[in-house]
Amino acid sequence: MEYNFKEIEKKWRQAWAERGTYRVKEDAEKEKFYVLNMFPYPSGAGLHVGHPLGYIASDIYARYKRLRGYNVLNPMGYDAYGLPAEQYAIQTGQHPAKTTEQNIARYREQLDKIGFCFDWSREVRTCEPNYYHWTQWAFRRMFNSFYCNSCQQAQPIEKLVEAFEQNGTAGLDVAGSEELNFTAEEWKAMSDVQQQEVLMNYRIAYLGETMVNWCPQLGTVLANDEVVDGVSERGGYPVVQKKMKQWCLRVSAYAGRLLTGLETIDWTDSIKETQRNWIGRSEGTEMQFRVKDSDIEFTIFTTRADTIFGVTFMVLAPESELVAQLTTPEQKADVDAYLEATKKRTERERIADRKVTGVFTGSYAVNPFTGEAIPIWVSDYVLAGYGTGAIMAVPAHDSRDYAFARHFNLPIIPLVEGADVSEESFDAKEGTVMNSPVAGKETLHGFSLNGLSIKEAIAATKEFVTKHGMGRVKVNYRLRDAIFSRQRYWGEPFPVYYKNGMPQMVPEECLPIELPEVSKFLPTETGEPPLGNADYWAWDTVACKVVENSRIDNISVFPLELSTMPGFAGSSAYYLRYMDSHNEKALLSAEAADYWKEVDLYVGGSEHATGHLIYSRFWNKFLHDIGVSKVEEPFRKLVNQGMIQGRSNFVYRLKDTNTFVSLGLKDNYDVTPLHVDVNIVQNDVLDIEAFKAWRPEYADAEFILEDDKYICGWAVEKMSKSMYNVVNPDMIVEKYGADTLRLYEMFLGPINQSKPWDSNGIDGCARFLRKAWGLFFDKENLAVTDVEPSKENLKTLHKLIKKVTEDIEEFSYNTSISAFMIAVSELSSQKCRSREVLQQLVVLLAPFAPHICEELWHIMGNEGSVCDAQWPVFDEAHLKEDNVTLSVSFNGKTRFTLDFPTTATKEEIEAATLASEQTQRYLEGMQVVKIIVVPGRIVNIVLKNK
RNA sequence: GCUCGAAUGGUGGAAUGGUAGACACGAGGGACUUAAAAUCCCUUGGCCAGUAUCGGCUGUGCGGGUUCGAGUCCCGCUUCGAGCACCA
Repeated sequence: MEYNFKEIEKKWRQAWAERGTYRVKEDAEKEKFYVLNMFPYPSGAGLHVGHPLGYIASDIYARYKRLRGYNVLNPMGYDAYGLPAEQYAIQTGQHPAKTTEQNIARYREQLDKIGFCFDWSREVRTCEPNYYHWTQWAFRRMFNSFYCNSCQQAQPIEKLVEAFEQNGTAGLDVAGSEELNFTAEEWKAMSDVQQQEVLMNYRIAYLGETMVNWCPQLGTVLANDEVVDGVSERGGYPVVQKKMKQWCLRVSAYAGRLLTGLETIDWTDSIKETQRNWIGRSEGTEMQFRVKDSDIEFTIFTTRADTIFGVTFMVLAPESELVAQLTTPEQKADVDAYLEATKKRTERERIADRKVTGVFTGSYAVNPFTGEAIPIWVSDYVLAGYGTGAIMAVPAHDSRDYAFARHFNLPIIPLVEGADVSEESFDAKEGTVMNSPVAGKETLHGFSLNGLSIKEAIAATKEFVTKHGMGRVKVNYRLRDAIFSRQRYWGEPFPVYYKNGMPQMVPEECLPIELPEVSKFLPTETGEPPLGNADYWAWDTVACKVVENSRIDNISVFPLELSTMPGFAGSSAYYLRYMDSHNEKALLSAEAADYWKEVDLYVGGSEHATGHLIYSRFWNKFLHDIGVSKVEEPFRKLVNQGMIQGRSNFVYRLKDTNTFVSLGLKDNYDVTPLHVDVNIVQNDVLDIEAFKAWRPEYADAEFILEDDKYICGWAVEKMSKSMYNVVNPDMIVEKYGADTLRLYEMFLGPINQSKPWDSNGIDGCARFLRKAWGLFFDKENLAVTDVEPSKENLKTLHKLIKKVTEDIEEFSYNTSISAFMIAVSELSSQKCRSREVLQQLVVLLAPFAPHICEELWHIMGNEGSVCDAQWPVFDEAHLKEDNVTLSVSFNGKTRFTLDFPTTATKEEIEAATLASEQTQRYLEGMQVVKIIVVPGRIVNIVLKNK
C-alpha cells in the first residue's frame, strides 16, 4: 500500500482536534510535566522553516513524556503587542489589532499543519483584555510594594509607611533609588505630596527621572537590551541619552537573587554566563574622602582598596552633583565648557572615539591614609550611574586611569614589585605590594601593606577601613532598573491616573483598563504619546470606573497615563497564565499554581538572554514574594535552539546581457552574481523553466550550461525575503508531509546549533518514512501477524529502545533518527512480521512522526490514540550474545579481532589471546610488558624489544 | 580587553579515554527500464599496493604533554562564533 501522507495527515489533524486529544487537566493521580516554547510575535511574513525548529523539539519531548505516563502541559500563544504592527498602522491606517488578528490566523494555520500536541484551549494573546488585565494587576502590585534588603523580599508599601511613622528611616535596609534620611517627626510633618514623593523612592514600580535611551525616530524610550551599539535594535535608529520621567521597575533590587538563582537551574553555561555579565556583581569598598579646606565629604567605590597609596588624582562623573560644589571660581569657566561639551556627545560618539578628555575642578581631596592632597578632576570616563559616580584614580594599576594620567601629565606610582609601568598599567591582581606606604612616610595608625600579596592587601584594607569607620564593604551590581514606559500605541495601557501631579493606581476591581481607540497612531501635536489622540471621554470604561470607585466628580481634571508598557511586560508571566488561562478572578488559582508549579522544560532562542529571560525571572520572583507563583525560579531547564540561517542561491549573469553562466564556468567570464529564489533550485541545479517564469525579464534568458545543467552558487546568509532564501514550512509539508518535515528539521543537527537551512537532505527522511511504512505491508495487504519475534528482531528492537530513550532525554534527536533508520533497514532485511515488535516500533517513532504512527496504530487494529500508548520497556537480555568480538592491539595499534564466549573472564581472555596463532606472530623478538583487557571492547598487549 | 563556546571527509554531522568518520546528503559505478522518474545493489577521508591473498602508511585546526591507548584529558597557540565592554 502506498504511503499517502496527504490523506493520513489531514485525517488525523481533524480527528485530534475533534477528540480534544491534546487537552490537559490538572490530575492529582499523575505526575505533571510542563513543556513551554517561547511564544512567537506574529509577524506579517508568517513562519519560515526556522521557527518550528524549537517547537518540534519540544513537541517530541512533550509526546515522549506523555507516553511515559506524565500529565503534560504543552501550551501555545502569541506575544501580540509589538512595533511592526504599529508601524504598519502608521503607514496604512490599518488598526494594529486587525493586522495582529490576521497574522495570528496565518500563524495558526501554519502551525496546525505540523502536527503539534499543543493544548490550544489554553491559548493566550498578550493584547487581549482578559490577558493584560493581569499584566496591569502585577504592575499595580509592584507599585504598592517595596523591597526589603534584610529579608530579601518584596513587601507591601504600608509596612514601610508604618516604619516611617515609628522610626523614620532609622534602622531600615530597603532598596531605594537614593539614600534618604529622615526622622519619624520629619515624615509626619511632610505634606501628602511630599510623602508620596518619598515613597516613590522605594516602590518596586516607580516613576523616576532618569537618564533614558531616547530614540527620536521611533518617538519612544528603549530599555538597555533594546539598544545595540548605540542604535535601536528594531530599525537601527540613533539613540540619545535624555533625562525623562519614566515608569521603572526596580529590577536592581533583585540582582542578588537573580544571580544566586542561576546556580539552581539547569541552563547552558553560556546563557548563565551572559546573565552573570549583565548582572555584573562586583565586590569592593566604599571609602569616604574629605575635601581639603572644606566640610564636604564624598564617597567613592573601588574593588582595589589595596591601591590607596597609589592614588594620584580623583575623578568625578560630569553628571555628578559634586562637580558644582567642588569647582573653584577660577576653574568654573573651564568646567562649564567641559560639561557643555560632554552633554552634546551621544553615547554612540563616546563609544566611537575614546579620546581622553577631562578638566580640573580646582579642589583637592585628602587621602585618608596619608593626609596627602589629591587633585579632583571631572571626566566622562567615569559613569554617573555606577557606584557613586566618583573614583579614586590609580594610574599604575588601571588602564583607564593610566591613559588619563599620561594625557594630563599626572604622577604614576607603581605599587607592585617588578611591575613595569613605563608603557602601560599593570592591571593584574597578582604580585607583592610595595610603596604602600613609600619608605619613611607616615600613615594613619602606621598602616602598611608592603610585602603582602594583592589578595591579602585587599582584605587587609577592607578590614582596616571598616574598623576605623572610613567606609564599608559594598557589593555593586551593573544591572540597572528596567525602564517600563514606551511612548507608543500598541501596548498595555497603564492603570494609572494623576492627581496633584502624583500618579495614582486605578483600583484593582476596575481592571483591566482597556486600550482606547485613537484617531491616529502618531504622537499628538503637543508631543504626547499616541494615546493622547484618544478622545478623552472615549476612555469611557476607564473614566467611569475611576469616577465610580474613587468618587471623583470630574475625571477630566485627573489626566490618565498616556504611555504604554514595553514588549517584555506581556511576556513576563505568560507561563503562569497558561496554567489557568480562563480564570477571571485571578492571574491563576492557587490549585493550578500548586499543581503545575514551574516550567520543567523551556525551549527558545538565546537572543533573549538579557531581555525576556531576566525580566521574567524578576517578575516571577516578585510574584513569588507576594505568594502567586509557587517557585523562586520559573524555568527549571532551558534549551536554546539554534538559529536557522538561509542558504541563498546565485545565478551569474554575463555583464550587460540576459545570458547566465553556470557556476563551474563563471570564472571565464565577466559576471554579476544575482540572488535567485531557492524554491526554484534543487540540489543547486536551477530549474530553467521555472526561472524563466519567475520574472518577466528572464522569460527569454539564455544559459551557458555545464553537463547540460545550470549549477547555482550558494552562500549562508540571514533568512530574508530580499535574499530570496525563505523556505516556508507549508511548502515542505505540501511536498513531503509534516512527518518528513519534523524528522528532517531534527535530523539537520544538534538543536542547539545554528545552521543554514538546506533542503538537499530532505529526501533521505522521506525515503526513511516510506521504508518504515513498507515494513507493515505486503503489496496491498497488512503483513503484520502474531508470529513470535525472532531473536534478531528483538535485538534490533531493544537496541533501538535503549538508544532512542537515552537520546530523547539528552535532546539528541538527530542520532535517534539515525538509530531508527538502522533499525528499519535491519527489520526490513530480517523480514520482520511480528506484531509485538512492529507495534513497539510505532510507539517509539510516534513522538517524531505522529501522523504516520497514528495511522499505523489504527491499521494494526488498536483503539484510542498512539499518544496514549505505553513507552516500550528496555530489556538488556535481548542484547546479550553468545560470543563477543574483541579487537586485539599491540602498543595501542589494532591488528586483528578474536571471538570469545560472553562468559569468559578477563584472565581467560588474556590467556586465550596470548595462546592464539595471530598473537604469536607479533611476539617474535618481543617481550610482553602487560596486557590490558577492557571487557566488551579491546585487548591491548604492551610489548617492548627483548 | 575580559568571559564563554567551537574547530572531524565534497556537505550536514556520529563517536561512556578503547577498531575515527555511524546515519544522511552529494558524487561515481551497476541492475531494472525504449527512456526518464522511482526502486534496489556496490564504491566513496587521503596516499600507495592489489584484486588468486581479506594489504600497508597516513589522518580529527597547530605545537607540546599525560596514558598501554587521546577527536576525547592537561598546558601553550591559531582561527571562527557568541556575550559584555570606559562598570573603577
